[in-house]
Amino acid sequence: MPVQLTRRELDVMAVLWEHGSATVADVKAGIKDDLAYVTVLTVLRTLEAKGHVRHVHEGKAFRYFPRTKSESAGSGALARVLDKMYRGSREMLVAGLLDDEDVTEAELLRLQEMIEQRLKDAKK
Amino acid sequence: MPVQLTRRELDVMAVLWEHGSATVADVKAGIKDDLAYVTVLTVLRTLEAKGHVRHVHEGKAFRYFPRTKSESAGSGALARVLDKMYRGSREMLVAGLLDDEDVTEAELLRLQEMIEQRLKDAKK
DNA sequence: AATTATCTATTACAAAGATAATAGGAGCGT
DNA sequence: ACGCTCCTATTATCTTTGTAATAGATAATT
Repeated sequence: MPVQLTRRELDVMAVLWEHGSATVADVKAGIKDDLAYVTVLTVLRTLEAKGHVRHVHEGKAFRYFPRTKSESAGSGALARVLDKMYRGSREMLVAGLLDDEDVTEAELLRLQEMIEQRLKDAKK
Repeated sequence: MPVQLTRRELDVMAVLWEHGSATVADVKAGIKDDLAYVTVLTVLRTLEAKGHVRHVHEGKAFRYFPRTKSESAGSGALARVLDKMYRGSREMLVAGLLDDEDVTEAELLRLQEMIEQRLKDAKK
């Protein structure tokens, strides 16, 4: 069961992931588009129904916590992009990523380091 | 205007990207789920309305061609995943990619090579 | 020319997604 | 206790997505 979020749900989850937890008002503030308070609440409720978030009482309000990890949603989304748009070629995908102009040298070096490490791990 | 495809539209585009062009029947055959012929046609028509494909006559049938490149759709989707799920951290995203068990050593080496090249290009 | 098979065009409809108005409940200040 | 304000709950509407039935067109075949 691959995690499958709609755009709006993703916007909301992104705020929760970023803050660790948030009230409805927090989420509303954290989303670019100016939605009605109840709209945000509705999205949170559907997310809760799907098991992606949970909430606790905090005064008269609710505080929401993510239950689904961003990596879970991420890997699912990545797999889809990889499969459909890059025909399974991770290299093409990475190439696309690095096409971005604002990739710094420092970042490239860290990526290099990461792959290096991965190679070592695989070795033994 | 970032390219924004629905799941089904993406399925269809994937077939077109893979084959370069395709008839409705081709697309239908190329999609895993067994959809009705007209269903596929409908999706193609909406894609055409959105400007993502065009068609030419071929006998009594139509042959469809992609107008949107897979990289365009890919970069858009990647940007979204990167932003929402990895909070803009390309490294985290790549890490997620490399988490996959079936990444071969050869692939890692090629990735290394690619980054190496990118570093050189940036240098001058 | 008539028949058949295969296409496209039109239209429909249900499900999901997105947004919000309205109503009701709880804490807080006075 | 009373009213004000901020929350959640319910319900609704509109749009998009997904899928397809049906109708009409065209080429192939007999």
